[in-house]
Amino acid sequence: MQMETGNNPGASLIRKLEQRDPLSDEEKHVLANSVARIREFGVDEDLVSEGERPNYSTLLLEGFAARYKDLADGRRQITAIHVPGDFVDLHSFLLHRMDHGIVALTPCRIGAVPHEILRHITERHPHLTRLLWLSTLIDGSIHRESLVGMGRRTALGRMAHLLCELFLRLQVIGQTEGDSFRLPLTQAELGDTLGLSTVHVNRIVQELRTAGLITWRGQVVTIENREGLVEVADFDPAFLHLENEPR
Amino acid sequence: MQMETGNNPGASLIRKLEQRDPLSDEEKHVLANSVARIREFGVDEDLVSEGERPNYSTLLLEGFAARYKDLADGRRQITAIHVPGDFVDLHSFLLHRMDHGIVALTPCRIGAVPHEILRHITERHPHLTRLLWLSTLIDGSIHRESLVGMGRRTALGRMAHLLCELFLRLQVIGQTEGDSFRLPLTQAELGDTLGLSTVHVNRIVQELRTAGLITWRGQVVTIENREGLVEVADFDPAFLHLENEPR
DNA sequence: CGAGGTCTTGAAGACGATCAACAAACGTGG
DNA sequence: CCACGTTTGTTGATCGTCTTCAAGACCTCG
Repeated sequence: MQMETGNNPGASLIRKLEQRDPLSDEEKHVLANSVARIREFGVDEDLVSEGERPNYSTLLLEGFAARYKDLADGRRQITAIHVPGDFVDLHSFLLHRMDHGIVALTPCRIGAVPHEILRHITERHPHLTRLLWLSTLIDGSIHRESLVGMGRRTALGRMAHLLCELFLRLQVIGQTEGDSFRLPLTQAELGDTLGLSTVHVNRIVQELRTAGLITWRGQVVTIENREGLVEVADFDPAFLHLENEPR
Repeated sequence: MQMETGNNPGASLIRKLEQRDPLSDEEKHVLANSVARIREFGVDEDLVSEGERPNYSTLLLEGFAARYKDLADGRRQITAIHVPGDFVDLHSFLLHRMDHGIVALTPCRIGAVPHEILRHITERHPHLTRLLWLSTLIDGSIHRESLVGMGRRTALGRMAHLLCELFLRLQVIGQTEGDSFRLPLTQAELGDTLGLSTVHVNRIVQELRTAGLITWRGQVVTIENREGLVEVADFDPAFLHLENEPR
């Protein structure tokens, strides 16, 4: 279940943006040339650390990454899971200081896009600017949906919701196979994402399994009963804003 | 504890943006002229409803408003509380379809900024565009901090954190008086915000009171022990990105 | 002055955390 | 290729935070 991200480092981002609104050849060209440098990170390495003021933004080309905040007592909360094509810290372009870290959940390949180039895009390419802005707005929309889950859904609903969401997001970038996808997160990481203990994540996963909603072997999750999972999750994909429309 | 928002409808937004980066006279002029129409809403009215596709964005001029999502079973989750100067659905400019509603928590006065004008700004005023983008990024940053609270903080910590956050945000727009501010939310609304039951909100508020951290008479909250509250909240204002820097 | 909304209090129960221990899987070096 | 150590997954028991249900006090505003 490996996919070709294409030779062009910007390919996955272009694909993701074009899902929402077609790009002109010129815009594609600008994006394709925006990656100044490719870097690789190993598991548990920070792509960017809290407190940094990077002068480039990080485009995730391959692998899974997570935004997280550490608490005073050593626990942590993952606030977002990122997949290839996600511009994981585009916000540092304007926010400057990272108020959270971004860690590699699997080995990651990233493209560094200098803020200078992003600034140039905002000066010269308004439509492309709107699409990059859009991509941060979708991040925000996902945050809001997570907030609903954390505040009002049970552990079971939250887990089911996350699986539905990741399935769709991975489908967009061609990283699903039928009803299956690779989910290389440990149960501890899922707990940090959903605000649950590792033990409880384990029990919830088993509940989803015995309910016949999913199978989960190794790192491969298969959705066995889509409708059932959607119902448990109370899942509505509207928050992903997958529609293709002029922006 | 009333404040003058100035005669200019864009004044509170200009003030909020200038907090982060100075605006040119031309930019201020553009913003001041961006409000096409002023509207008033009563308590519990939707400024914007889920499912709508507004052709303008809503700038909150006066009053408190909340973004919320309703669940299938009738409960709701408030994902953000908004105060004057907040561009409450700037994201609808690019997201188009509202995937959540925005409700007036108090009587509200709003300015409607046509998407057409926002588009014009993105075409002609790159720096102003970046500042508007920034304002949505700060929304996202606040969402992430809320996520940390919902996932990992106790009810007491969450409540304390919310009070610290609102104090600072209200201070920026001149709506605090010493250590006091008006907080016109019911305990039920606070519960919907923090993911708690009304009953528990009540108990937590009393705990903060008896600990001598705050007083809360009528709708006026006074922080009696700033350090203590910050400690209980584990509060770090970095996520508000209040620094003034070139963007 | 009355009525509905808001706040407050008590009691019982549920969901998920914590603690502890063990099993299984993985990866690394010999 | 196997041995071993470490990480990840699994299970059980107990505990605590927060929910739910219920009822009464307060208060605000027509």
